[in-house]
Amino acid sequence: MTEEISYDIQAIQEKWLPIWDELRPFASGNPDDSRPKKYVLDMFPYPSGDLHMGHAEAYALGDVISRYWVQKGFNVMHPIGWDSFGLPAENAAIKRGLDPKGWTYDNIAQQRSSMRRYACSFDWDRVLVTSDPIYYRWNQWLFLQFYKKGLAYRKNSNVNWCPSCQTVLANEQVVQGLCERCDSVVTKKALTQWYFKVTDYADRLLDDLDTLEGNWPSKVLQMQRNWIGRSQGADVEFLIEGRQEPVTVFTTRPDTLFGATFMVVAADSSLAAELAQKADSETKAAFDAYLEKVKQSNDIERLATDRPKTGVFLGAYAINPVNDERLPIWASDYVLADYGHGAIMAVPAHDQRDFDFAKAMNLPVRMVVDTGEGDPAVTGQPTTGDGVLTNSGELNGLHKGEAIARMIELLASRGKGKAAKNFRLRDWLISRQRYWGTPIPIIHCANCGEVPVPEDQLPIELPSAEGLDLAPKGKSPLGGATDWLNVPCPNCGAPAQRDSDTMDTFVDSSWYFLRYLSPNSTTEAFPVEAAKEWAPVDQYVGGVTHAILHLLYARFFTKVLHDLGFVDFEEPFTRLLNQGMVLMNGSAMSKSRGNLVKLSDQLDEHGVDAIRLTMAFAGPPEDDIDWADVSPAGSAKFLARAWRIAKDVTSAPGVNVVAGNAELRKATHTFLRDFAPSIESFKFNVGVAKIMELVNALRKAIDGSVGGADPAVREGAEVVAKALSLFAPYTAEEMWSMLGHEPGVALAGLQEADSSLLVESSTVAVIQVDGKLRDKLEVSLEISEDELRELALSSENTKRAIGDRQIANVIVRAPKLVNIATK
RNA sequence: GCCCCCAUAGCCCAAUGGCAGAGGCGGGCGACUUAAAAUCGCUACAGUGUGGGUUCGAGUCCCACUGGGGGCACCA
Repeated sequence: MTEEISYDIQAIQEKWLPIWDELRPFASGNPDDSRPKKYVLDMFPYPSGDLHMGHAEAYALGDVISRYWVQKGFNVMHPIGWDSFGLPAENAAIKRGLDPKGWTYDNIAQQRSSMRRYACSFDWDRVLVTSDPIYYRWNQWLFLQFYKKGLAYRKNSNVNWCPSCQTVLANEQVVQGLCERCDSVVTKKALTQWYFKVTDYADRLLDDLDTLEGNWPSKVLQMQRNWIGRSQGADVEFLIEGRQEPVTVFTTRPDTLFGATFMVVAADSSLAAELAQKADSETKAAFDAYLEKVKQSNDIERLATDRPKTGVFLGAYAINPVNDERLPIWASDYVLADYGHGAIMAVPAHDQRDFDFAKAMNLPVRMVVDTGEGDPAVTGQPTTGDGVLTNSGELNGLHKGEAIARMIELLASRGKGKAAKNFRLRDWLISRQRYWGTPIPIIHCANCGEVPVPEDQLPIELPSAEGLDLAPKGKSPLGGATDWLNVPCPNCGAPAQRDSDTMDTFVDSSWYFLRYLSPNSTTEAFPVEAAKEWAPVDQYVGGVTHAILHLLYARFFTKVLHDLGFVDFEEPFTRLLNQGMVLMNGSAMSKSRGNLVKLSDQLDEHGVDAIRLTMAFAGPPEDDIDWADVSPAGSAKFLARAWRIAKDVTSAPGVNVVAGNAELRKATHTFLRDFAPSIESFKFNVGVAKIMELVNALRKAIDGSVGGADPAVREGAEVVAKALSLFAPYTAEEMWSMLGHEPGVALAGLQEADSSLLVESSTVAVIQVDGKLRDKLEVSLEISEDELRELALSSENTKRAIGDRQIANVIVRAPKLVNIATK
């Protein structure tokens, strides 16, 4: 009496985990390893709790890619770490009354254990945690390199301020005028803050996107281009009556200079304040009142596009450099202080905003480009398109493009202007007034000013949180750690203070992919020689949420490191895959929405493999997965079906497959031909479907006349086990073992298709009449066009379809198709 | 307002310009069973959002529209 064994995924999981721990199939650091190198990287998680469904998708897909290249015979580096500094840790710690450190490291331990259970193919010798001093020490070192190069600097300016988080935000962290983290309305505050000079790299960050075309999602490239936002135009100098220095304005339309009828300066700019200062007391009072109102308005109000134009006349005049006209100077909040020069020439006839302002303030509108749509002064519609210059002196008769070039020449020859470009991108504000981050390695000395901490004194470790008030109050909590704060100046020895701000956590993630090369090194940030071998990252996998911020900053760091001679490449991530989100019933999962699906529950219920398989099979990886639409139970059912195939194989390992059933062998080798391309083009769902197809064929063969003893059945079952190991490592390993092999199906390799098995002797030709299918004919592969044409025209079905119509044309694509077009 | 992406069966999704269906979910029928579950087998269901165009031939290319999603948004 034989006992029927059934598929028990939980037992299989328990069985293989310790064996894999021993086997370490994904270790990449052996110096004798002669396999070609490949670097596959998953975006590292934030340790905010245990892994969730989103992680499960991301790591399932990253694992398919990583395991695929291992199977292909590559030495794949697939490391993992934790992006463990940042506000959420701090806020959670404050809320629970815990040290952010304890909270963070508990979560890391939890996630690490979950990743092991989830069978992520990580190289556990390459692990980093950004809140470890051994890591953030190199943030500080990099900061000092940037500082030496003039790429890290401090300035006082109006910064984005989150009144709830009580910290400054980078432009990139302000979404629709709201704080990215807490959705509070962001306000402005004048503060002295540290910046990285990312604008120095704006051109390269934009232009080099072209080199990623085809390897990054076009959506991400577009978002990056959009964000950098380069505008080409000209800087034009205007003299100001009663002022020594001319004022420069940036314009993309120098061709319309003759149509300028006023000038506008940003209300919150120093120029506006200066001009108001010189004006009569009434004007000054009006300006002060206006400025007060502007300062009180927040980003939400500023961003409203249908907002009426407001402003005050400053009592001053600018002189148009091409016709010496006097242009009244106004202050308004529709001009931004930190873009261009904070001042514009207003051409209401050809700019909607200037037109709206002119209308509101009753200022003149003068058409200088005739677009054929009528005079804006009459129609009330500014015209922004191409046309012929008019009212523009020597530019008259030229088209827009010619006129722009001509005007730039003209201005340049008179020393009144030059071609110029501007970027939407601003410098990266990196200071944060929070505790849980990398301390900025600068000491402020009354005598010496800013003094960089000598490199041999790094790291500047965070003081213990004990006794510090971490609650946000607008000043860094580190300022309260007086023992830590007060140090002698490294230069002169006088009493001095450490900088008490910490770095934006995006600094941590801007170079971590290099740190994996030597995550525990105490002598260097990363090994320059090893970076030449492994980097850049061949395949990066992560969420589209990081399409702008993280990727832009990592690209910036890479270019700086390139210029400093540390790396020999300029782009960090050669290929990028953005996976979608996991939704539930159409929306993002959240506790408050009540649609949270717990990953651990899913794993308990269906098993790791079924969840991983479901993630891969749900659809194209970049699409969102609605968990309500997919069937982890179905995946589990399929895995059991695959498992039973292995159980039903009765031939011995190593049996000669050549004698096996030809039809089944053909199915197996067709699979081998088609599987790899679907994985390499990220069509994981299609790859899984093909495995299902092969399993179906095997089932049919075993239950039918072929039988489980046929060598072709073994061949097919082994191929299934190996292919399935990308998606369902436990089931695959169990199958591999049942098939009589030693553990390590992940390293077994997937053979190439035997093309001799795929040769067809005949094929089915499709006969169409006027594009519609009318007949199918079995024909030889070598059939000539003429033969096939004859066969098609003599077919009864074809004749019937043609009826009494006349044949106009016969298209023959031997041996596959004939299309008969009738009149 | 500007830019980008998407639309195939009840549902999730396949389909080098050449037979609309690979795979799955759900449904129906059958085999096995005393019965059920599990398993195995069979099966129905759309002419590809709408309207034009290019082509011998369009789900696929082009144009417009509708619907959905995303990015940017007073950036001169």
